Amino acid sequence: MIQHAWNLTPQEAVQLQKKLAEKVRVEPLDVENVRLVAGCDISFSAHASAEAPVFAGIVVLERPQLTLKERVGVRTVASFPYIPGLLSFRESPPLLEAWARLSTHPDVLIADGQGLAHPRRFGIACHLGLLLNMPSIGVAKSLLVGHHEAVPNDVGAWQPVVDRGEVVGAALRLKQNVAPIYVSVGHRVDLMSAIRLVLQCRGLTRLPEPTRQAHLYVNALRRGEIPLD
DNA sequence: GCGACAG
DNA sequence: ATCTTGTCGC
Repeated sequence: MIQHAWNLTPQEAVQLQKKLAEKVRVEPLDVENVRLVAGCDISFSAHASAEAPVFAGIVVLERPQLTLKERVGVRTVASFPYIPGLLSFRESPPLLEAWARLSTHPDVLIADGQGLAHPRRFGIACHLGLLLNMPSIGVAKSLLVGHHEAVPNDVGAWQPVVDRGEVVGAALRLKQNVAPIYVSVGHRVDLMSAIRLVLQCRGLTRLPEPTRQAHLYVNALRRGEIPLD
Protein backbone atom coordinates (compact mmCIF):
# COMPACT_ATOMS: atom_id res chain seq x y z
CA MET A 1 0.00 0.00 0.00
CA ILE A 2 1.36 3.36 -1.06
CA GLN A 3 1.55 6.06 1.59
CA HIS A 4 3.28 9.41 1.97
CA ALA A 5 3.42 12.55 4.10
CA TRP A 6 0.91 15.35 3.47
CA ASN A 7 2.68 18.22 5.20
CA LEU A 8 4.59 19.22 2.10
CA THR A 9 5.53 22.50 0.52
CA PRO A 10 3.94 23.19 -2.87
CA GLN A 11 7.31 22.50 -4.51
CA GLU A 12 7.58 19.12 -2.79
CA ALA A 13 4.00 18.30 -3.72
CA VAL A 14 4.77 18.92 -7.38
CA GLN A 15 7.77 16.59 -7.23
CA LEU A 16 5.71 13.92 -5.51
CA GLN A 17 3.06 14.14 -8.23
CA LYS A 18 5.67 13.56 -10.93
CA LYS A 19 6.92 10.50 -9.08
CA LEU A 20 3.49 9.00 -8.31
CA ALA A 21 2.20 9.69 -11.83
CA GLU A 22 4.47 6.89 -13.06
CA LYS A 23 2.52 4.39 -10.97
CA VAL A 24 -0.90 5.15 -12.47
CA ARG A 25 -2.27 2.20 -14.41
CA VAL A 26 -4.52 2.70 -17.43
CA GLU A 27 -6.44 -0.44 -18.27
CA PRO A 28 -9.96 -1.57 -19.24
CA LEU A 29 -12.51 -1.89 -16.45
CA ASP A 30 -15.28 -4.50 -16.53
CA VAL A 31 -18.03 -1.92 -16.21
CA GLU A 32 -20.82 -4.49 -16.44
CA ASN A 33 -19.67 -6.08 -13.20
CA VAL A 34 -19.42 -2.83 -11.27
CA ARG A 35 -22.03 -2.86 -8.51
CA LEU A 36 -21.02 -0.19 -6.03
CA VAL A 37 -19.95 3.25 -7.19
CA ALA A 38 -18.62 5.80 -4.69
CA GLY A 39 -18.88 9.55 -5.17
CA CYS A 40 -17.03 12.02 -2.99
CA ASP A 41 -16.96 15.74 -2.39
CA ILE A 42 -15.87 18.49 -0.03
CA SER A 43 -17.68 21.52 1.36
CA PHE A 44 -15.96 24.46 3.04
CA SER A 45 -17.37 27.03 5.38
CA ALA A 46 -17.26 30.61 4.13
CA HIS A 47 -14.04 32.60 3.86
CA ALA A 48 -11.14 30.58 2.54
CA SER A 49 -8.50 30.40 5.24
CA ALA A 50 -5.76 27.88 6.00
CA GLU A 51 -7.69 26.51 9.00
CA ALA A 52 -11.14 26.56 7.46
CA PRO A 53 -13.59 23.90 8.70
CA VAL A 54 -14.21 21.34 6.01
CA PHE A 55 -16.80 18.61 5.55
CA ALA A 56 -15.82 15.58 3.49
CA GLY A 57 -18.32 13.00 2.36
CA ILE A 58 -18.53 9.73 0.46
CA VAL A 59 -21.76 8.31 -0.96
CA VAL A 60 -21.99 4.75 -2.25
CA LEU A 61 -24.60 3.95 -4.88
CA GLU A 62 -25.55 0.57 -6.25
CA ARG A 63 -25.94 0.00 -9.96
CA PRO A 64 -27.97 -0.17 -12.01
CA GLN A 65 -30.68 1.55 -9.98
CA LEU A 66 -28.22 3.95 -8.34
CA THR A 67 -29.72 3.22 -4.95
CA LEU A 68 -28.01 4.78 -1.95
CA LYS A 69 -26.24 2.02 -0.04
CA GLU A 70 -24.14 4.03 2.38
CA ARG A 71 -22.83 7.50 3.08
CA VAL A 72 -20.26 8.71 5.54
CA GLY A 73 -19.07 12.20 6.39
CA VAL A 74 -16.37 13.76 8.54
CA ARG A 75 -15.62 17.26 9.80
CA THR A 76 -12.01 18.36 9.91
CA VAL A 77 -9.80 21.26 8.82
CA ALA A 78 -7.97 21.97 5.59
CA SER A 79 -4.20 22.05 6.07
CA PHE A 80 -3.16 22.95 2.54
CA PRO A 81 -4.25 25.93 0.42
CA TYR A 82 -6.02 25.66 -2.89
CA ILE A 83 -3.44 25.90 -5.64
CA PRO A 84 -4.42 25.00 -9.21
CA GLY A 85 -2.75 21.67 -9.95
CA LEU A 86 -2.38 20.78 -6.26
CA LEU A 87 -6.05 20.38 -5.35
CA SER A 88 -5.60 16.86 -4.06
CA PHE A 89 -3.20 17.97 -1.33
CA ARG A 90 -6.04 20.04 0.09
CA GLU A 91 -8.94 17.66 -0.39
CA SER A 92 -7.53 14.14 -0.19
CA PRO A 93 -6.73 13.95 3.55
CA PRO A 94 -10.35 14.68 4.58
CA LEU A 95 -11.69 12.32 1.92
CA LEU A 96 -9.36 9.51 2.98
CA GLU A 97 -10.59 9.97 6.54
CA ALA A 98 -14.15 9.53 5.41
CA TRP A 99 -13.21 6.60 3.19
CA ALA A 100 -11.67 4.78 6.15
CA ARG A 101 -15.05 4.82 7.85
CA LEU A 102 -16.90 3.07 5.04
CA SER A 103 -18.33 -0.33 5.88
CA THR A 104 -19.12 -1.21 2.25
CA HIS A 105 -16.47 -1.82 -0.39
CA PRO A 106 -17.06 0.24 -3.57
CA ASP A 107 -15.91 -1.15 -6.92
CA VAL A 108 -14.98 2.25 -8.30
CA LEU A 109 -14.53 5.80 -7.07
CA ILE A 110 -15.60 8.96 -8.87
CA ALA A 111 -13.71 12.04 -7.71
CA ASP A 112 -14.81 15.65 -8.05
CA GLY A 113 -11.97 16.94 -10.23
CA GLN A 114 -9.48 15.81 -12.85
CA GLY A 115 -7.64 12.54 -13.30
CA LEU A 116 -5.06 12.47 -16.09
CA ALA A 117 -6.36 15.80 -17.45
CA HIS A 118 -3.77 17.51 -15.30
CA PRO A 119 -0.48 19.34 -16.02
CA ARG A 120 1.52 16.45 -14.55
CA ARG A 121 -1.10 13.81 -15.39
CA PHE A 122 -1.90 13.34 -11.73
CA GLY A 123 -5.15 14.95 -10.68
CA ILE A 124 -7.05 14.07 -7.50
CA ALA A 125 -8.74 11.06 -9.14
CA CYS A 126 -5.33 9.51 -9.87
CA HIS A 127 -4.09 10.36 -6.39
CA LEU A 128 -7.04 8.82 -4.55
CA GLY A 129 -7.19 5.80 -6.82
CA LEU A 130 -3.51 5.08 -6.38
CA LEU A 131 -3.50 5.46 -2.59
CA LEU A 132 -6.66 3.37 -2.20
CA ASN A 133 -5.62 0.96 -4.96
CA MET A 134 -9.08 1.48 -6.46
CA PRO A 135 -10.33 1.98 -9.99
CA SER A 136 -11.06 5.72 -10.07
CA ILE A 137 -12.47 8.30 -12.44
CA GLY A 138 -12.26 12.08 -12.46
CA VAL A 139 -15.40 14.08 -13.22
CA ALA A 140 -14.84 17.84 -13.31
CA LYS A 141 -17.12 20.76 -14.09
CA SER A 142 -14.40 22.74 -15.84
CA LEU A 143 -11.04 22.20 -17.52
CA LEU A 144 -7.65 22.58 -15.87
CA VAL A 145 -5.64 21.82 -19.01
CA GLY A 146 -6.43 20.89 -22.58
CA HIS A 147 -8.94 21.87 -25.24
CA HIS A 148 -11.74 20.24 -27.19
CA GLU A 149 -14.07 20.75 -30.12
CA ALA A 150 -17.71 21.63 -29.53
CA VAL A 151 -19.71 18.73 -28.12
CA PRO A 152 -22.92 17.88 -30.05
CA ASN A 153 -26.07 18.67 -28.09
CA ASP A 154 -27.05 15.05 -27.54
CA VAL A 155 -26.97 12.97 -24.36
CA GLY A 156 -23.93 10.75 -24.51
CA ALA A 157 -22.07 12.86 -27.08
CA TRP A 158 -18.43 13.52 -26.32
CA GLN A 159 -15.22 15.00 -27.69
CA PRO A 160 -11.65 14.15 -26.71
CA VAL A 161 -9.81 16.65 -24.53
CA VAL A 162 -6.30 17.16 -25.88
CA ASP A 163 -3.37 18.66 -24.01
CA ARG A 164 0.08 18.98 -25.57
CA GLY A 165 -0.94 16.60 -28.33
CA GLU A 166 -2.19 13.96 -25.94
CA VAL A 167 -5.77 12.78 -25.30
CA VAL A 168 -6.15 13.25 -21.55
CA GLY A 169 -9.90 13.01 -21.14
CA ALA A 170 -13.31 13.63 -22.66
CA ALA A 171 -15.86 16.44 -22.65
CA LEU A 172 -19.06 14.43 -22.13
CA ARG A 173 -22.64 15.60 -22.29
CA LEU A 174 -25.00 14.01 -19.79
CA LYS A 175 -27.82 16.52 -20.36
CA GLN A 176 -28.91 18.65 -23.27
CA ASN A 177 -28.59 22.42 -23.32
CA VAL A 178 -26.12 22.60 -20.46
CA ALA A 179 -22.34 22.56 -20.40
CA PRO A 180 -20.63 19.17 -20.72
CA ILE A 181 -18.62 17.59 -17.90
CA TYR A 182 -15.01 16.52 -18.08
CA VAL A 183 -14.20 12.86 -17.61
CA SER A 184 -10.68 11.55 -17.25
CA VAL A 185 -8.93 8.40 -16.13
CA GLY A 186 -7.94 8.20 -12.49
CA HIS A 187 -6.43 4.76 -11.94
CA ARG A 188 -7.04 1.19 -13.14
CA VAL A 189 -9.52 2.22 -15.86
CA ASP A 190 -9.20 3.49 -19.42
CA LEU A 191 -11.04 6.40 -21.01
CA MET A 192 -13.70 4.34 -22.77
CA SER A 193 -14.50 2.40 -19.61
CA ALA A 194 -14.67 5.66 -17.68
CA ILE A 195 -17.06 7.23 -20.17
CA ARG A 196 -19.28 4.14 -20.19
CA LEU A 197 -19.45 3.99 -16.40
CA VAL A 198 -20.20 7.69 -16.03
CA LEU A 199 -22.98 7.37 -18.61
CA GLN A 200 -24.44 4.53 -16.58
CA CYS A 201 -24.41 6.78 -13.52
CA ARG A 202 -26.40 9.42 -15.38
CA GLY A 203 -29.45 10.89 -13.70
CA LEU A 204 -31.44 13.81 -15.08
CA THR A 205 -28.87 16.48 -14.33
CA ARG A 206 -25.58 17.75 -15.68
CA LEU A 207 -23.52 15.72 -13.20
CA PRO A 208 -23.54 11.95 -12.64
CA GLU A 209 -25.51 10.81 -9.57
CA PRO A 210 -22.54 9.82 -7.36
CA THR A 211 -20.99 13.26 -7.76
CA ARG A 212 -24.28 15.10 -7.40
CA GLN A 213 -25.38 13.23 -4.32
CA ALA A 214 -22.00 13.61 -2.65
CA HIS A 215 -22.26 17.34 -3.31
CA LEU A 216 -25.73 17.60 -1.80
CA TYR A 217 -24.65 15.50 1.16
CA VAL A 218 -21.59 17.53 2.19
CA ASN A 219 -23.52 20.78 1.80
CA ALA A 220 -26.25 19.44 4.07
CA LEU A 221 -23.55 18.48 6.58
CA ARG A 222 -22.04 21.97 6.50
CA ARG A 223 -25.44 23.55 7.09
CA GLY A 224 -26.04 21.23 10.00
CA GLU A 225 -29.08 19.70 8.31
CA ILE A 226 -27.63 16.23 8.77
CA PRO A 227 -25.69 15.11 11.88
CA LEU A 228 -22.26 13.46 11.74
CA ASP A 229 -21.83 10.01 13.25
C1' DG B 1 6.78 38.78 -19.67
C1' DC B 2 1.62 37.67 -20.43
C1' DG B 3 -2.36 34.64 -19.61
C1' DA B 4 -4.53 30.27 -17.59
C1' DC B 5 -5.74 28.26 -13.57
C1' DA B 6 -9.95 21.37 -11.00
C1' DG B 7 -12.33 22.94 -6.10
C1' DA C 1 -15.12 26.34 -2.88
C1' DT C 2 -18.28 30.42 -0.96
C1' DC C 3 -21.29 35.04 -0.84
C1' DT C 4 -27.04 34.91 -2.74
C1' DT C 5 -33.36 35.74 -5.04
C1' DG C 6 -35.67 35.75 -8.40
C1' DT C 7 -36.32 34.47 -12.88
C1' DC C 8 -36.16 32.50 -17.62
C1' DG C 9 -36.46 28.12 -20.12
C1' DC C 10 -37.11 23.05 -20.92
